[in-house]
Amino acid sequence: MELGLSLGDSSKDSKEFKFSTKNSNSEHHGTAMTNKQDGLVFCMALGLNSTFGNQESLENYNQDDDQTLQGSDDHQEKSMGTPVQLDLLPLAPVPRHTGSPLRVSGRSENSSLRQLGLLQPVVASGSAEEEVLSANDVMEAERTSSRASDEDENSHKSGKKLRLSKEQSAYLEENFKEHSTLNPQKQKLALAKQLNLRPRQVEVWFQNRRARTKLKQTEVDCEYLKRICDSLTEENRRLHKELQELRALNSSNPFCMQLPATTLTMCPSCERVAAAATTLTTTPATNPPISKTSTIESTPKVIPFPLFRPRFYPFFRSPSHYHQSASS
DNA sequence: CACACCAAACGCATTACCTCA
DNA sequence: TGTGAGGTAATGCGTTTGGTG
Repeated sequence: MELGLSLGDSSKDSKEFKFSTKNSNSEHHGTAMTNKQDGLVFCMALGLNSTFGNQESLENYNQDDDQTLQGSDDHQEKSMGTPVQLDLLPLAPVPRHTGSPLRVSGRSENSSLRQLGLLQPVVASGSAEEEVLSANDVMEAERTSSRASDEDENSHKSGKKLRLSKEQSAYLEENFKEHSTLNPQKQKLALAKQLNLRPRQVEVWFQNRRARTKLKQTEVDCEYLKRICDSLTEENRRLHKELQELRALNSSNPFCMQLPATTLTMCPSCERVAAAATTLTTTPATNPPISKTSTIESTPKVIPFPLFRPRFYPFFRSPSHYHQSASS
């Protein structure tokens, strides 16, 4: 199974890697894609009876992306145990930091006042810039802000919206690649200073950027789930057909279902010995694989789809083939 | 140590404006 | 030239988190 997904403009700076790894027990195919422009890493693997935690899969990433992957260690670890991983990661999140600031004017305080109707909503001029700064930073930021907004001021006052220049956006994007969250105050102030923006604008830009990332991720997830759903529907249809086959076989030749388990062979498609055929006829898709040395479990667990997905699917033969050959 | 309070930062929904087909 | 769609800066509000008394 191979999925093709695209995110953004694949013609620019984005890389797509298809990977296929094998070991003695399993085989994995998948796609890993990076988009350096967006600072996003999109990893996806569809395991055939395996998990994506497999390092081999990751090794096909370009070295350049190492940092990216390292940055998302947490996320990967979380996904290790799951058969399907679908990541769109804006690099390492910075833990929240609360400084010990000199408070200039608190946002929530103003919000409260606004709620109480004691303060007019902040106009877009940013006059009520709420930041927490060192004394020097405050002055510097204000100088910068006033400089920055000299020409913007009029447009803000007239209700016009500031459009960030390409250079400003690109620089913010660069920083977003490194950290999707602002290192409070320092980074925000530095960026604001360098870009001639108000700190609040930098903060808002990062918030909106995170929101866009999340939205894209959601879209990708939806697309992927849709495909999984289609695949499951198809699988379900196939299994129903098999079930009918087996029932027909069972009714026409009940003898073959009564053989001792020791004489039966393993069905490679579903990894159940033919002795389990009686169970198979009732719940073919939900029984867990039975190890070659284990006994048949009395209470089968339901295994999530990709874990239970039969191996060697493309070479699948009807279980009846194996069940019949077991009797010969 | 538990608790309440506060400030900062964040997420999310929404609005408002701009650009472009 | 008018218009609708899409993008995005900005706002408002609720929640979370960490510091402090």
